[in-house]
This record gives sequence, structure tokens and C-alpha cells, in this order.
Amino acid sequence: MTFICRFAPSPTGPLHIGGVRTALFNWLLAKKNKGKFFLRIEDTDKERSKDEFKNQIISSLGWLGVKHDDKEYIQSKNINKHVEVANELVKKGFAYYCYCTEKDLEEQKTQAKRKSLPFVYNRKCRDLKEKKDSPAVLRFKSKISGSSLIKDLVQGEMNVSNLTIEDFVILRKDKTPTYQLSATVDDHEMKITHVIRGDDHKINTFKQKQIYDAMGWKIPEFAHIPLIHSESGKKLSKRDKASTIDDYIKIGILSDALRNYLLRLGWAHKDKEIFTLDESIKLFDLKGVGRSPSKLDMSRILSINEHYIKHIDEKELFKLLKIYCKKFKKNIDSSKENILLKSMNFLKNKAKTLEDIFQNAQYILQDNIQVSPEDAKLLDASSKKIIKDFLDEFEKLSKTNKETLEKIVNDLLSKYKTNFKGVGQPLRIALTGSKYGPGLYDILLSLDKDEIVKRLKMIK
RNA sequence: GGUCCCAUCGUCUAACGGUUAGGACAGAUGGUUUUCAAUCAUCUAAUCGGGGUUCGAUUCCCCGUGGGACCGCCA
Repeated sequence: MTFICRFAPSPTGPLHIGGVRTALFNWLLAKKNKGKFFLRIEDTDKERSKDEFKNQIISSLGWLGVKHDDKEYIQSKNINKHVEVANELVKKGFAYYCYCTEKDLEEQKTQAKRKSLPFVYNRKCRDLKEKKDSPAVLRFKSKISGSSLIKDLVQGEMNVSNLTIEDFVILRKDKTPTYQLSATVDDHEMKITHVIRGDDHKINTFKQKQIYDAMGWKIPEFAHIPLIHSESGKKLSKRDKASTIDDYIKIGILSDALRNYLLRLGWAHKDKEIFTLDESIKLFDLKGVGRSPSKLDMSRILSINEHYIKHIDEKELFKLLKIYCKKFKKNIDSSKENILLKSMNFLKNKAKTLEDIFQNAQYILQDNIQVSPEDAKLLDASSKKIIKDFLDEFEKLSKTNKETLEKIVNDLLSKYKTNFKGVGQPLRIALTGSKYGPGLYDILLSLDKDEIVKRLKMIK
């Protein structure tokens, strides 16, 4: 059996992390089964659909490595077909025109509320014999007796009484198709075999199933995955903080790390936490998807990111840093590239994100060291004397390496009868502008000799 | 209000009906260290409540409670 999966977002806002995970799961299932993964842009809401969001969706998924097969499908291009199907449904007696106004519907709703009935359209126009001239929407004639059963790959058997499914609109007053129709027709046309989507779509499945049945089409397999909740415990929305991919890119999260985090959100494989791309394709399955919603946890994202920062190839990491700086900070000067690359091995040890690395590398990137007033206080007379002594010896050095540097420092330790901090701190402040930073020898060995001399001479 | 779904440490989760209920993140403590980190070791911490079924229930069933989703001419 071939697997054809899809992800079908609407370009009405930036794609958030929940959608990204849905896309990832679809993609994984397709890859695992050597099938296809399509991206379909559901832009039938002309008012709210924006090209800008379409591009954001495509680039977000691309960044994560979730690449779709073929060119993306644009739903609005297939509208004629959707309408055609709508007309066929009318012909077959599965759809009818409804002339109720918004006011009517409003009224019906308050009535229903009062009587504790479901807020569904009351099917007032369902059995209207003659056609009127006034504007109408086309509604699907839902079943009103019995119940419907859908076997869901994650939820198990879902059973719903048909009476609770309303006669939903499939064609708007302006004759344009709605989601229920378009999505169903497109899924059928694209020969989608598996639909993984958020469980907020569960009721839609029952509506769509009726269209499939009415048209005599084969219904795909469905898997409704639980939603991702924000810290507040509610369905994640585009308005939540740190909800889009861009939010994570901006703070320097690696795509592998985010992919890994998302994979483990709602899915597990034994005790395994870290999955390479290949492993996730091989190991992913719908059986491992749970049925309860999960919360976003920033500290966990950071922790996984830290893991990837420490484990990927340093050249690769440097490349990512360069891209990151160019986009969000400032271009790394080519004269600094070598020294930065050489320093990745220790810079990365103190970093959870690319932004952290950037911060830790400030002493390399900045030519003029600014000592904060607070740290400047630590540079008292004796500290300055130590710096001066160090400088004298350092300038005499013919060969700069860990041993020769250590000798200077050790001599100072005994001369001033102090501990390492007594020597290390003033030097670190003079060289980096901060009392926090990389190990002293890492700093000393990463900077050019002239630069070190220059910086130390600044301290008077 | 109606319909549906969910419930294991704070969080993500593991556990053929039989485990001292496991792992990871976070947190705490200690060791190491050159500051901040990192690292190593140790610790704290959970089966929502009540009934069944069963020799035995985190697991199956019912009720309650709590949380969530949906109820658009949005998708």
C-alpha cells in the first residue's frame, strides 16, 4: 500500500509549532512508508489568506527539513472542481439551498440555547420544495438518524450520533466552497491515504465522511492527534508567545533540536530521547502517539538544543552561527572567521543557543572592549599591577602556548601569594570586559598576541 | 448548554493485568574546576477520587471530579 500524506494549513496567520508538529508527523509517516508528502495551502478564505503567510509556512517547514513532494497545491485553484462536486451533491439529493439569514440563524441559536439543545442549524430549509430567488447557501443534507462510526488510528473508534452533526454549509452565498467541501474534494483528488491532523478536527471528520459516502468515494485513514497546549493549558494559538518557528530561530534554536523536541511531544519510543533524522523516520509510528494533550516546555527545548549544539560537527555549528548572526545580529567579519571557528570547541560548552554562543564570542567580535562600571571596580591598584606584570612577561614571550602562559600565571600566583582568581579575574576583565567568560587560557590562546597587548595596555 | 476527548512526578513521557511505578527536563545537595558554565554523584517528586471485575488494577468497566476541543457563509 502506498502512503500519501498531506499537511493542509490555511495561510491566514503564521504557522505555529502545533501545526509544524502535525506536518512533521505526516511527513514522517510518509517517509517511513516510502510514500508521498504533499503540502496544500487552503486559501479559500480570500479575505484572510495572505501570500506572506503562505511563504512563512513553506519556509518554516523547509527550515525544519519537512520538505513536501511536488509543488505545493493551492486550493483556490481547484475551486471549479469543488463547485462541480457541490452541484453533483444537489443532483443526488445530498444538498439543498438554505435561505435563512444571519438573523434567522442567530434567533435559532438563542432558541436552542434556551431549550438546552445543541447549537446546530435547525434544518428549516431542508425540505423546501421550490427554489427562491433570494440569496442562498448550499447545505449538505446530513443524516438525522443513527450514528456514525469512524476508526481513527490514534483515537480508536469514534462514535457520534448523527443528530449532533448539523447540515453544514458547503457553498457560501457567493457560491464559493467552504472548507468541508474543498478539503474533502482535494483529499480525494490528491488520493490522500492518511490524514494526520489535530483533534480539533474530529467533528469535521464526521461531516466529511458523509461527503465521501455521498460521492461514493473511498475514505482515507484518519489519525487525530491531541493538541499542544500553551503554558496556560489552552489550545496553542498564533497569538501565544514563542509559538512560531521564527520565534525559535530568532533565539538560536537548531532545526534538528526543534524537530527532535516536537517529535517527542505526544509521541514516545521507549526511553529514547534523542533521535537522529533517520532514526525518527525508522521508529515513528502512530501507535506511539498518545491521546492526551501536551504542554510546551521551553526548558526542555533549550536542553535538547544544548545537546545538539554540543554534539554536531563544529564546522557545521560555525556555519549555522554565521547564518544566525547575519540574520539576527550582524555579519561576522571575515577577519574573525578563523579565530571564531577555532574557538567553537569551548564557546559551545557554555551555550544553550546560538544566541548564547554569539554572546560568549563578544570578546572576539568586538574590537573595543568596554568594561562595565561594576567590573571596573574590581580592577583595583593591585589588580592593575598584576596586569602590568603579566603584560611585561607576555610581551617577552617568543612562543605563546598553554605551557608558557601557565608559567607566567604561576609565577604571578606565588609572587602575589594569591589564588588563581586573583590573577585570572583581572585579566579576564581586561581582555573581555566581563568577569564571566571562557577559561582564561582559552581567551589568551584565541586572541592575537597584538590584540592581547593592546587590550592589556588599555588598563591604566 | 450540547457533543466528543483526556487524566502517571512541576513538565515530556515509559510500564503483555504481576516492576521497589522507570527515564528525561526542571529543582535541591555534594564532588571537581579558573569566574560563569560544563561535568560527575546523590536526592526530592506521580498513578485525580470513589466503586466494581480479578488471586492481583497505572492498565479493564461504571460513577464523580478536574482539564480540553468543537458547536462560523474560518480553516
